[in-house]
Amino acid sequence: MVVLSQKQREMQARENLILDAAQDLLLRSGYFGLTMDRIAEASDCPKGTMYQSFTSKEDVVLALACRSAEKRHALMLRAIEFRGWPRERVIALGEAFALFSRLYPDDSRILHTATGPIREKASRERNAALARIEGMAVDVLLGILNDAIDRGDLTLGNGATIEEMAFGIWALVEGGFTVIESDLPHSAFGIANPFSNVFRVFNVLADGYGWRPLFAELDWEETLAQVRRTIFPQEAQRLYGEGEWHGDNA
Amino acid sequence: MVVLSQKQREMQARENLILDAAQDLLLRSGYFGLTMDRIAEASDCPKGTMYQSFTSKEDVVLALACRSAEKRHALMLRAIEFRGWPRERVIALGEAFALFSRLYPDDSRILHTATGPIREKASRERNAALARIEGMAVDVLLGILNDAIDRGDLTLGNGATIEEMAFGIWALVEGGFTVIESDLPHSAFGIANPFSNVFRVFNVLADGYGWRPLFAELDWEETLAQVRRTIFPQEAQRLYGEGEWHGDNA
DNA sequence: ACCTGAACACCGTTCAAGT
DNA sequence: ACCTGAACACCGTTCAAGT
Repeated sequence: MVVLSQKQREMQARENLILDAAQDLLLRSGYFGLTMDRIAEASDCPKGTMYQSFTSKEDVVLALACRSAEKRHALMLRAIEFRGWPRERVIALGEAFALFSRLYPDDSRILHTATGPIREKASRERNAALARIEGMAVDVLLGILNDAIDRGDLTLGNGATIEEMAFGIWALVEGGFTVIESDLPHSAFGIANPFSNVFRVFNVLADGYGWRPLFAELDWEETLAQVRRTIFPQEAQRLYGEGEWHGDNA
Repeated sequence: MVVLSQKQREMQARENLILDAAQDLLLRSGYFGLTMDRIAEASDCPKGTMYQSFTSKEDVVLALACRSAEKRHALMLRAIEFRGWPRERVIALGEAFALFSRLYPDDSRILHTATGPIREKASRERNAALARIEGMAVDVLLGILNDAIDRGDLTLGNGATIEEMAFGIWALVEGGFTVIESDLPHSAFGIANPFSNVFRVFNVLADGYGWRPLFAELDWEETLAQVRRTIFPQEAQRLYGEGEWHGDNA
């Protein structure tokens, strides 16, 4: 545990107040309705003082993204605690993403907002902090893949590497959820439930790599139900209600 | 061909001058260095007059994205002219993306810039225009998949649909190139050549769907070389030089 | 009726004055 | 030495004056 001085703790507390106010304003009135003046007023923090914690307005937004990314990461860390085949644990990881996206749409939106030119303007340190969290997420995935290799579930042939697989899975999930979020060509695909699509495509990909147990060798809907029951009981309850867990979402 | 009045043509010509100036400024000094004043000065267009063509600064940036997306789409349309198996034509499509990304890094950067909150502020019409271009790209992909079904190369089982496949491929490519562009976790994956990774993962996925000819049934590096030779001779020459086409990139 | 650039409103950031 | 909010600089957008 890192020991913080009285002053540092006060500063951190104020940072959180600022971020809370900023998040509220951002979600309520959009990025262009968010102003430093309004943040200052809503958080009762003097304008000038905000610049002791944040280098710019964009830095505040990226700090919000860090909080949201950490929230998502916490769900991921819970997900990989699932007891089962490594391939099942990847499914649990995907469910963490899906739950995050649907249970915390505000945080999803913030993550989506903190893209594009905004990053140019935020401080190098803040960008590094966000990159670190995303890097940890990749490490989690690499960990499961290594586990699958060690247990003999997965055998790499044809020059394939776990980095390639991690890249592919990451791209699929990231790209899939981007499409879902932006819902730009979302309708173009004529897809009813995009979440179950990521689930399905992942399974095809995993089968393509010969990752045991194959799709045909296990009841993956049951895996999903177990993940929801044992790892995310409250979240799943809140999202899907009672007894509606089957064949509905992924 | 749509007939335009003298005035409309003049207006379109001026719009292009504005966009040229804006693109130059955007690439030179970044999004936050781009100002309406500077665009006006560089394009010799009065400030007030710019607002006859564009509703806001963000609208200008999204218009730039439209031009870049059309440029990419033109490459895609050339790619699908490749004579061969549908699966080979998807490879050609991927090569179009890779060429675009590497041959026109400026346009790639613009497409990447036109994300996030910017879209909120741009006009509904401009957003629709960009969505239309992206939708056309999805249609191209769906066309190839339908072709594969018709020819019997691809048989959908287990409740799979071509929409699901298109979604998956799109997510993979979009997500993959986003990772490449943002190069945020790019290093986290420890990947030397991310382009060939998208190529490889696509092949695993296509194999997973049982899409003939399978990866083992054809020399796909040769397909890639043929695509470069017959469809993109000049572009490939410029990018890879003479005789460096093999096993290098995808 | 159309064009335009001077004026306006707004907002991010700073720093001189205050404690 | 630290804090702060008034002042500044800047920039997107508009509209009154001009043609």
